[in-house]
Amino acid sequence: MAAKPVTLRDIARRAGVHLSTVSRVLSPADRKMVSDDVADRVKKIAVEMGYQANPFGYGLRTNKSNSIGVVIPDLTNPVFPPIIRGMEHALRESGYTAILADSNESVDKERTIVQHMQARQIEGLVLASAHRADKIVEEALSQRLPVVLINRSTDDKRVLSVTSDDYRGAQLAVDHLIDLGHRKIAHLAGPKYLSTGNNRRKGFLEALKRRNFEANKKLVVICEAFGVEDGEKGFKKLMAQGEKFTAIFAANDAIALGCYKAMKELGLSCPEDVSIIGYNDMPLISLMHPPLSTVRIDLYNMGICAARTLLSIISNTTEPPVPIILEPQLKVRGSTAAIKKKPR
Amino acid sequence: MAAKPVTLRDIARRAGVHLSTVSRVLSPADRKMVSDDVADRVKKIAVEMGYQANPFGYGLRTNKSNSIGVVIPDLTNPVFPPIIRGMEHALRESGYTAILADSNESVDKERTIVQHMQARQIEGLVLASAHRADKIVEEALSQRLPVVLINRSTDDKRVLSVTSDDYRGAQLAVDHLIDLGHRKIAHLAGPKYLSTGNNRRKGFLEALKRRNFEANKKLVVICEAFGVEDGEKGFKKLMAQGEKFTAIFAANDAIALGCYKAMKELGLSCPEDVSIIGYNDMPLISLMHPPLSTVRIDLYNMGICAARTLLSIISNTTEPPVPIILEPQLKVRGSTAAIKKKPR
DNA sequence: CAAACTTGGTAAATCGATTTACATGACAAA
DNA sequence: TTTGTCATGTAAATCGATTTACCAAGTTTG
Repeated sequence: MAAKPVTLRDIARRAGVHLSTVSRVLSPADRKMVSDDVADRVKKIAVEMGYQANPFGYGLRTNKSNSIGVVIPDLTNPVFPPIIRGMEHALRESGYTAILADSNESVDKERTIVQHMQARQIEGLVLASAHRADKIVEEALSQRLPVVLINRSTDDKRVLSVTSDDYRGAQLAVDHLIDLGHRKIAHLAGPKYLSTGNNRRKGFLEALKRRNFEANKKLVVICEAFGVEDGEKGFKKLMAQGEKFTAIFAANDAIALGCYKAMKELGLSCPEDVSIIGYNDMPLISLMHPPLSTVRIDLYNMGICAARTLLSIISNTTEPPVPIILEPQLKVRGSTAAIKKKPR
Repeated sequence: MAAKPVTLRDIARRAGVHLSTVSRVLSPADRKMVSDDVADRVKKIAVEMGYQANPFGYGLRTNKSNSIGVVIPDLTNPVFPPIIRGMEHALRESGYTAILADSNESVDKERTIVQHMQARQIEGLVLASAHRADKIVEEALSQRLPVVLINRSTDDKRVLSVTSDDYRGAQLAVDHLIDLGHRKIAHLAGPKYLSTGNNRRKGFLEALKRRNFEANKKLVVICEAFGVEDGEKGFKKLMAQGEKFTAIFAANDAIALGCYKAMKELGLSCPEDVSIIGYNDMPLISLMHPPLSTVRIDLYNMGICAARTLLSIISNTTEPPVPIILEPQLKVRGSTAAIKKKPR
């Protein structure tokens, strides 16, 4: 059954015109070079025959692949799927395709991936894996490969990014905890070399100051990574210090989950003993016990914005795009409660 | 900086040989047509110049894209990311790339996606979205497009698939519940038109029979889909019937989570009032409260197997591959407990 | 010794598209 | 009448690879 694909030549033969005429009819830019009646006839035949341009021929001539690369540091982190969905949605609208890869938080692997993608002639790159100082981003830019960062940004602000307002988000979380009466608030921060980790930590400190509380440095523990086990370790470290606290702002939901796990192990309960608030509002997190209070960011929209930004750099028709900072939103659930007893 | 890419012609010029000689040196099949000393020199130059074959030229001539399509019904379902990772891993080894798309459980969207992928000259298709009677699979096969199904299979057993042994898995779950003393066991089944839903339901019935219990038909409720909300509805329906039960085998983890949600709403607790066991052992599920007992399947490995199977059809060198059925494994956690009081 | 193979390479066709250069006819202006 | 535009097409080059056809030596063989 496998009918062989229709080429421009086939259409030309059937329409009784030259192949290049067909090409013109079908490419919007050159459409006007051909009279309407011929164009209509050709178009009709093309549709009838089910013509679809061969991407190899097209790509060879134009050097356009209509595809972009997307690098995710950990696909099993539920934060990313909604972002990917959003990107896919926006890309599809423009006829672009995403080539997705999971770098497993490894810089080496990421480099390999990006090289491989470039060999595939991607027209741009979306990175959800950027460090604040990122060699790979630099390299890509020096090769004039359009790049958009997502969720995490670099210190070099010339690189376009779509992020949430991490300062603002941290402030929402802290204000919420303070309003509940908490005074000894700890922070399990993400790594300093990631913008998310760094900004939320700074936002945390600033938010305290703004409410005229001073931060207790011992209550800020920096986790090695953004995983559940990192949160677990972080919580235990916090406990081991003996410094009292009644609430925790976790740098992301996974770290918050780690706290849940550690607390269970230590026989503590949330929010009775400690209130916890996370960040991201990832899927299923509301089903945890207790349902996690968190700072929500619109992940799907983040994906859409990133894709659109990248496409706009690639097409280069509109004015140069600007970084996008999405507004986070407080999501109060069951893991944060008004302080009851005196701090442990 | 953007140095323009090296072509065969560039290498040929530098090596003082003809371009086609270079092509031969670089393609393993024709390598032997060239003397060793010339080959070595050419290879060295190719490496020095950082040659990477242009996929458009290659594809145009050979009709090979080195890419396959992967369709997922719902990327935000944590079951899929590990599978995707596994596939990616296996594909990378062979220089293949996955083009991923999320069909959102919509057949129409899936059709569009597959067409789009075919226009991109994919060499094969992995579908995680197959129905037991699946038009799209049929169409693909009639066009001689290699297809491998994952997780779900079709009734047409000529289609290759990588699945878990759903019968066996159901039996593991049921045996576990029976061993805990449960006699009134309900099943929240998945849709009949999906192999997973159907086989697990049949496995459930058979497992009961094997232990000489007869199934109470009212205790088998078929959910509309595999989502959390479907499980929630299913549980409520079960309760509304008034028929007593002390345990539930949920057709997947999401449905089990739906039960958690409904039970919380109704003021019931697990496992005290009802034991629940799920299926899949998806990421994070062990962190739920209580940690969900479930039937574990090796998702990562499933991805690897699917990719390898597809590649082997595509290369067509080895003997034709066979369907793979992975052995599931019982994972006992906190959501199942020995029966205590008399059934409600 | 000449015919027939091997060996190791070159030349050119090909894949399917875009795009530059050119040809033709119609019509207007000089 | 001649020249110049304009409108519409055609012809051919090109992108980067693979692959078929061929060629020139050198080696074997009848």
